[in-house]
Amino acid sequence: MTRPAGDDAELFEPVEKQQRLFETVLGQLEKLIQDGRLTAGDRLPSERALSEMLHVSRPSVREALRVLDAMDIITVRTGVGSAGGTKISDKLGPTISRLMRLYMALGHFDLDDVLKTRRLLEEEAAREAATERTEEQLEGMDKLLAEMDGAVHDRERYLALDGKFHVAVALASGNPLLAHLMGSMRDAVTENLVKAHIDDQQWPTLAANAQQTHRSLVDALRAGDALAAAQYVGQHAGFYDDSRARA
Amino acid sequence: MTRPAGDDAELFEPVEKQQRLFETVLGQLEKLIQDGRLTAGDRLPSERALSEMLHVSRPSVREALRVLDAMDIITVRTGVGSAGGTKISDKLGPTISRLMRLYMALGHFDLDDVLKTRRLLEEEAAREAATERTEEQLEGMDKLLAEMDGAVHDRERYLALDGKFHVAVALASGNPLLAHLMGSMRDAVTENLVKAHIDDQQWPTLAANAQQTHRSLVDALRAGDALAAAQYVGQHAGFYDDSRARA
DNA sequence: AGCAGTCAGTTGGTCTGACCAGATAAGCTG
DNA sequence: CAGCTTATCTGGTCAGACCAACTGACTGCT
Repeated sequence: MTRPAGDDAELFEPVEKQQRLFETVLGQLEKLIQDGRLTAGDRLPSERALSEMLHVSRPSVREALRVLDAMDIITVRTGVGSAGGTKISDKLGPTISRLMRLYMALGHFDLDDVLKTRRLLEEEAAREAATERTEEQLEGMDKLLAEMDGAVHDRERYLALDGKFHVAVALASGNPLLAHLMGSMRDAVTENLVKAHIDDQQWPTLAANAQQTHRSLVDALRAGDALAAAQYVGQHAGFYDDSRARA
Repeated sequence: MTRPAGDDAELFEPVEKQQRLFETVLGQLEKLIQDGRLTAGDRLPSERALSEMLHVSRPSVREALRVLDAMDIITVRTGVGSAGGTKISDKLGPTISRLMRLYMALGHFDLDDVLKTRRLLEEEAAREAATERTEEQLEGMDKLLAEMDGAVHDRERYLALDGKFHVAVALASGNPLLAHLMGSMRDAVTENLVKAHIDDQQWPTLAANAQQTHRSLVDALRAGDALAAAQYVGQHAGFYDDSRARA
């Protein structure tokens, strides 16, 4: 291509691609995980052993581990034996939620985008859940709702349970990714919304209304009515949106 | 509540909440970002200065910075002056895509979940784009398609452009979050799919078909036909799914 | 005056070696 | 054999040093 400089303004991009040592270490670890040679529960060699094997210093190893640690890919504990050392984690963590919050703060995404996207995910999850949910899951939701009934007076506690309930619904879709993304966005915006824009006066009423919608939602799921389920979720989400708009 | 141990098996959870020094540092930095006291482009104090201000050693500061670095929250460069030092990044990075890949490898999500969720996001983005897209964005898509026409023989290059095209469509929705999530999932699975399960024999045909669908999609967007746009996206996604099923 | 070359100073990148704290397992002692 | 002690392993943290990248001011030449 002899074509001269185009319109893209991206013909030249800064080179700066010198790989730092910790990045190399991190890359090796990530590759081992992606290739399945390190799976959930496996124990990693000690930092000292790794630094010897890789011919880098312990701080370089530590910086790589720190990154995986922060992403909830590994769990790190002092001490020897079965409990100590560094292991591949077998649980999801709040990384995505943290990322969302920071990205929002940095202006990459705005609140409306997150709300809309969460709603999309949550409605889809509800639709799927209407056909995929198990009896146990429905019972779990009932129990959560009962617990929430007794917590309408305690806002913090109610909100925590509310989050759990919605995640439970999303998990009933059989798609953990959908549930996790939805939950992450929910976490990322909850404090911005309810905690900030609803005063204690209107809270009891709103909580009561929410409980009613929650019950209708579970009913729809039990009946296998995907359309109604999605509708209740949308209505519920609208409640939060309105509370924000009113502020 | 005097209720005895319930069915939750989560009544007691491991405490292990001793905060490490780097976590404290990280927490402070995250708080500054979330509170908007550090915004895109701002320069952070040097590692040495930070370690002095916070009364922790430089390695502790570095570990905290490393985490933000890995999340593409900050960019780090050696040297002094306007280009050097540590700054809050003003661009999104591939963090979510990396996370997706690792979470998939660890069994938290499976390929089907990611494909389904990506499709959901992409269809919604297309729907929105049908009404929100600008003329410039449509022209950008046209240009990308033309470039792709000339790259059907070069699989790597075509796939890169293909990714760009789909992200461009999603961005036209006006919801950057939707676009970013979609792109991240796309990146996370592309190599698993196309690169692994399509041989060079069938490639040219598939690429030609894809181009046709791409053009129909842009036509639908130009016409403002949200339904058709979503349909073409779904059809396109199905093409990848099928290629996997056939393997 | 203008310019090129040089050098000092700052920043992150990396290493070494050390010590602490948590946690287990081996070993000693009564 | 029970129970305490100790060795030893783990990560957590630190201090201090040197290198490499980079800028900006200084210097000296033209």
